[in-house]
Amino acid sequence: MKDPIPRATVERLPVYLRCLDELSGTEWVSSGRLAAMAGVNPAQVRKDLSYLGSYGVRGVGYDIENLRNQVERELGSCRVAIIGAGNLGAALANFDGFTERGFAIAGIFDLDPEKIGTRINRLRVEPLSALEEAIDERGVRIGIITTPPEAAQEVANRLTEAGVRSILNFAPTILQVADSVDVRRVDLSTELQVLSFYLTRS
Amino acid sequence: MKDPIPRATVERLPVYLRCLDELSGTEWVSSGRLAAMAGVNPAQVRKDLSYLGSYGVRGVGYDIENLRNQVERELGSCRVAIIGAGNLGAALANFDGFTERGFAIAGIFDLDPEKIGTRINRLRVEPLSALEEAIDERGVRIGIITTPPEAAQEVANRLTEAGVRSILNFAPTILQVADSVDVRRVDLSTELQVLSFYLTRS
DNA sequence: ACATGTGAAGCGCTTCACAGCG
DNA sequence: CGCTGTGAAGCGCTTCACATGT
Repeated sequence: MKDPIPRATVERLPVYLRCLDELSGTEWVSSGRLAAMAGVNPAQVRKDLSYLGSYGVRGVGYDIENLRNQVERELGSCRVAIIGAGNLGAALANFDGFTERGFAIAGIFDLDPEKIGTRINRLRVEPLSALEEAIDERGVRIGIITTPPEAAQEVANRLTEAGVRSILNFAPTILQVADSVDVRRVDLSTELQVLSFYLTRS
Repeated sequence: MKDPIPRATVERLPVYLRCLDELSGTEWVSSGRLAAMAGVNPAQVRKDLSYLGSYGVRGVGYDIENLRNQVERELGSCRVAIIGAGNLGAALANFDGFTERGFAIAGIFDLDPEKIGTRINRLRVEPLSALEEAIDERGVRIGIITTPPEAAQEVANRLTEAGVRSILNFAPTILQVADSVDVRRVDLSTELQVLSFYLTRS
């Protein structure tokens, strides 16, 4: 299959990667096992993995090491900048999961003079005015917005202007960006509200 | 329409609520306007809102105040507990968005003796051993896990045992729970990986 | 005139069922 | 015999197009 990988599949690949993390000691895994861990249908797993090419062995399953490499290669990785050195920005900068997945945090930026110069996980907090230069010089390709909501749109504009095409937005606001920019929103209270909805009717 | 509201619609309702937040000063909003803000199709907005009953006025649009009340009532709200008082737990406890949406943080818990007793946004960090009693006495219905990945499954077990049926999991691990428990996962590096995937092919 | 509400068509994803292969 | 790979069926969501209401 050399056709484009469905969006839904792309969103499951990181989940499979997490499951593979927890399968140390074994060499092979079947679609059934992986499906049980990820909470999906076995046929789904097989179809998803078939988009990467055919790496399974019939009658046996998938070579874990090989599979991990394939999935990681497909997802790729790159340099990111965090804008907003508040609680959430600090949490992200301290989060080892990024480095484990091959992402490098190229810088963390803030407006607050009291925060500038302090260190978070070996990174020095830099002034927001240094953002554009850093993006350019360090090859940043993804911006992570963890500012208060009032500042988020302005930061998104600056990121776009500086050539960043992918934004992960944690600020509780809806960003307006050009079509060429890919924004993923993580709204902490959105997730809570969806849980809450299903709570009242089951 | 009194049929069950589609899952996809439920996940968009919080988005519409965010958009309504930004429409102060006006009294009416059309499906077209709301759609542009939320980044979806106008027909989608109308169909979504029609599941709440018919609150639009033909030729005019939707009464913003009325619409907000309807959506909020549909989504509901309740008491939550945060388990893990690290960077991310603190960020969530400090996040005003929860209170704005009617969620009350009933407690924040940790194992670390150095953290227990400290204050985060007026909440005293409590020992993990007090979790079950607090859930029971304070009527906690949703648990938010912000522990390291190794501790997450154990915490999920204790939450389930204590009667919690909804879990928001920020720990980078896949939880195994009974079918009766609703888990939503927010994996920070998952989101980055999806962005990264589309970066390499467009 | 203008915007909602909705049957019906369109589209993509999920699941089934089984052929294919080790 | 067991598990993968995949065409085809099934299913739910999105979008269209227009009737409906003010």
